[in-house]
This record gives sequence, C-alpha cells and structure tokens, in this order.
Amino acid sequence: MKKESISLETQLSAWCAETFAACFPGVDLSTIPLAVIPSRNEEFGDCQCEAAMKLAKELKTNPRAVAQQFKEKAVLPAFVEKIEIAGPGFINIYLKTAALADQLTAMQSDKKLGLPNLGKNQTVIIDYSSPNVAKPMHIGHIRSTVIGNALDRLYRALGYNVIADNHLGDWGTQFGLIILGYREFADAEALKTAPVEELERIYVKSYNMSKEDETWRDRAKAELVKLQQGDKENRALWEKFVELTLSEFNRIYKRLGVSFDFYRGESFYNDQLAGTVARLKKEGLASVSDGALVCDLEADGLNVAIVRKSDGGYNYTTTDIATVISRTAEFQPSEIIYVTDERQQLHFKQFFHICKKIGVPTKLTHVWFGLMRLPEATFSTREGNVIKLEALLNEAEARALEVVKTSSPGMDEAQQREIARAVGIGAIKYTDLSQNPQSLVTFTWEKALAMDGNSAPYLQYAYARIASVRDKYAAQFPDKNPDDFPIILTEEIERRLALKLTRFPAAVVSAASLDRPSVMADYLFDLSQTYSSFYQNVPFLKADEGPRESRIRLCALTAAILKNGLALLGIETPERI
RNA sequence: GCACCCAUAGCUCAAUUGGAUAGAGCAUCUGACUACGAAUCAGAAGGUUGCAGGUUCGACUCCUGCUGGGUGCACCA
Repeated sequence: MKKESISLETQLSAWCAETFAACFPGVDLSTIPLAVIPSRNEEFGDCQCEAAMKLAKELKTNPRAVAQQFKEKAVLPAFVEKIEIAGPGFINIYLKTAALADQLTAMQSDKKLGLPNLGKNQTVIIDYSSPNVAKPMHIGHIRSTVIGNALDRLYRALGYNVIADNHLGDWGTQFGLIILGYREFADAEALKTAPVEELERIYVKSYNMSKEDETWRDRAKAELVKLQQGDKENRALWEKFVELTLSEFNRIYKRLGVSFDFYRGESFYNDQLAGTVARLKKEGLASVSDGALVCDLEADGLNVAIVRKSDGGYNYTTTDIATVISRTAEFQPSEIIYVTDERQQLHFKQFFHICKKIGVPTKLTHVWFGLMRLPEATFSTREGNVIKLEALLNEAEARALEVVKTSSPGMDEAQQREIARAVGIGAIKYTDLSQNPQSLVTFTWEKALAMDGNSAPYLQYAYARIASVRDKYAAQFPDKNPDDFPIILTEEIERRLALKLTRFPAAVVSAASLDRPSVMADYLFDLSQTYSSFYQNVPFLKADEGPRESRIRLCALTAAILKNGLALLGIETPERI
C-alpha cells in the first residue's frame, strides 16, 4: 500500500507509541491502548490520544504529568500543526490543513479510496439469510439477509476472500408432514401461482392434523423415514419443494441485490452426521441420557446439547458441527460468521464450545440481532399476522414512487420506477443497517420506510445533488479539469468535510472488525450532514476559479465515498432521484 | 428456578468499548428557495442515561442488588 494512503490516525498511533516508548524506556507498553482516535469533540483538535491517562493508571502517577512528559519529548511529524495537553491528560492533536488536502489528493488517486488490504490470503465464510424451505420469507428474515450481505460486502472490500453461504433449512422432520400433505391435499393451481405459500399451507394443515390424529402422525413419520432412506419418489418430491422455494427466494434476493456463492443447506451435510457423532463419542464428549446422545456442558454453564435423538435422528447441533468440520477442511477459513436472531445464542455458544473442544481452529462468530416484533405481539405463522417480505418490498417501492412523482414530475415513468426501486429498497435496508441490531425491533411501516432524516434517501439525495453539480460544472466549463487544480481548504466547513472524508477507510475497517454495518451507516450519515451544510453554505459554480475547482474536487470525493460506502451496505446511488 | 439480552430527550436511535459540556433524526417552534436540486439548510426547545449502592482522576459504559420488558433452557431449527 502506498504510504500516503495510510490514514493519518494510523500514522499518529505509531508515532505516539514510539514517543511513549522513548519517554518510558523500562515500561511495558504492550497492554496500554496507545491509539490516536478522532477527537470526540471538534473544539479539542482533530485527533486525540488518551494513552497518557491509561498509562498513568498503570504507573500510578499523575496523568497530566505523563502527558506533559510526552509533550516535551515529542518530535512532531511534518503533518502535525501542534499538540496540546488538556483536561486530566488528553493529548489533543491539530493537523496541518495542507496535510489534510494532501491526504484527500492521495485518496482521490486511489481506486480503493485508501482502503487497506487487510484480508489478504484470508478466507471468511459468512452464513446468512438461511431461510427454511417451504415457508415464505417474511419481514423477520430481512435482518439476517441485509446485515449478512453488508458484512459480506465490507469484508470483500477489505480484501478478504469471502464465501457467502446460504445454509438453507432444507432437511428435517417437517418434510414427512409436507410430503404426506402434498399427496393428500395439494392444490395444483395454487402450486403454480404461489408455490411457497401453498407449501406452507400444506405444512400447517398437515402439522395441525398430526397433533390430533395419531395415524396421520405415523404416516408422516413413515414418509420421513422413506425420504431419509433415499426413496426415489419422496426424494424427487423433496427436490421439487426445494426447487420451487429457491426460485421464489431468488426472486427476492435479486430485488434485494443479494447473491450467494453457495446454497448448501442442511441436507448437504447429511451423510457426515454419523461420523460427526462418532467423533464426539471418541473424544469422550458425548454420553447417553434418556436414550438420547448428549454433550453435557453443564460444567461450562451451557446446559446440555442433544447430538442424537432417542429415535436415532440427528438435530441441528450435529448438523452445525458437521458443517464447521466440512467447511474447515474444504476452505481453511480464518473465520466463520453466522448471522441469526437472538434466540439462537445458547445454541451457538454450545456448538462453538464443542467445536473448540474437538480442536477446530477456526474463529467462530455469532452475529445476532433482536427479534422483529409487531406493535401488538410477536408475529408467527400460526397467529397469521406475518407480513411477507415481498409485500414489504412492494410497499416500499410504491411509497417511493409517490415521492419521486411529486418531486420529479417531468421524468418519464420508466425512470421514475427505476429510481423508486432503488430508493424504496434502499430505505428498507438502511433502516435495518443503521442501528445496532442487538435490541428488539418493533416493526412499523412508518419506521421501515422512513424517507427523511437519517435514512437512505437522505444519502441518495446528497449523492444526486453532487451528480448534478458535476454535470453542470462540465457543461459550464468544458475545457477545465478540476484535478489540474490543488485542493485548498479555506472555509471552516471545507476543513471539517475534508477531515471526515479522510476517515472513510477507518470507518470501513471498524464496521467490519466489529461486525456492525451500523458503524458504516453512521459514518455516511455524518458525512452527508457535513456535506449538505457545505453545499448549502458555500458557492461552487459561482466561485472564482481555483476555489471553484477545489470545491468541485471535494464534491467528487464525497460522491465517490457515498457511492462506494452505500454500495458496501448494498444500497444503490442513482444519479438522479 | 437458572442463563443471556435490552432500558438514554415526547418518539426512533447514537455515544469510537472507561474519557472532556451525553449527540443525531422524527415531532414542536423560528428563519432561509430570482446561487449549484428545499427529499435541503440555519437556529430554538427538549436529559437525575429505569432505581439504589460500589469501583477511580473520570461511569451511559465495569461490579453488586433491585424494577420492568424480551428470549432461551432435552429430543423443532
């Protein structure tokens, strides 16, 4: 990587570490966080270092004195204007404005906008979306899909070799019920027009019958056994169910701009389950209890996990362990990330623990999010109060279309629709991505489809305005190239914008390493707010030559970051909205 | 009963993982379209961070105990 594309904070962190080492030669600094971070408050410089206070705690001395010692010893890097000691021992750093301009120039000449190649030669598997076959996707599925996809994009942007795997729920006891129900009361017409809905109807009906009718339950069980033993007819039916479901899911994924490298459902690992259990037994981790084979994790505070049912069948703990073993052998990933809702926390803790015990070296991460609820209650298929994902997408596009029509009445209809699609889908995604997911979410249409304030359309609007400025500039000054002029930061708002622009790479790194797309969304919104203020308060096209070109360049870099940053969240940026 | 999670402005959420005066958006109020797109901007108002203790230079953040809500806890995934 080119040296100038390393963020200023990264360089300053290294500089601080060196200076502290010089001040305190005998002291072990390895455990002290020495990083330089963006200032928490703009009035206290551009960046700050809190290490003096942390170090003072370690040394049991006065933090201000430590900071003072640092300041006396410090030889300022060329791009630093000055440093100041403040408060209990903050080291506030002021950057030279010219250095900021240089940093922007370097970013602009880099196709990756300064993103580091952190993931070189590392494979990360992201397991997300993972819906069940024969059940329509509803609004509860969107979070895993959208968050997982954003992580996918973030890791890829940082150079990781990402494998996106859709671990479909395509195997299990429900298929006995569905096969039986299908034979008895499938509606051929409904199966054509709305296949997954019909499969679900069949399942629900069959399930309810099994609860009341023992004979029915036994027949379903028999169908399941036949399927598991490879019976041709049942196998063909199962394949048909999977195919019908997938084709419908793919239609939704396409609308969402989501794609996977693999669709390896649970069935893919089916023939590895017996071996997995054998391995657990061999390692002495499994024991028989009430006829079932279990891993007792009581000692680690993780209850008991069943790995083979008393009827000899396997359950999802076993499947998940087998999946990890298989993935590790095939891809040697450095990490596997799972994106699911919070209800599965215990399950993941259990099987991560077991994997560790059998010596799986891979880092396993569970990214969980709060359950989606309706204002009245938790929604469930049985209650019949689910909102289907497609209905949500349709509604989003319809509402966006209304807005587009009123604000751009002259546009032809096809373009209006295309924009409404990007804006509507973007709004939905952003709603899920812009908040820390670890709290339960109450679904409201109003919130899901927010179009102003902290929302995707706000960011898209900022982008479209820049695109418009760019085109107007090109039309008015066809013989000029802004890049032939230097970036000069004279207005305070220009400097503030510049500082935020330089922090794009750090935002991406942070979002990925915390597995929180919301960090990226926060950054982009903050950037957009600063840009909007710049836009509203400083003339571009009417400015004198020089400042004019410099501002056009700031606009261009902002546009590039908005476009790329939103792309990392899977959100499109139309040139006109 | 045990475990995990959540509680911040009227509402929806932030707070760089222990830092300086807790910040945004919506809603409310006041201003700004004969400058580049008003899906915008400038400003005002809004807080005992659920409660009570504790740890320390410093707590929304960590510890203990409560209150209220959510979710799990043996053959569904």
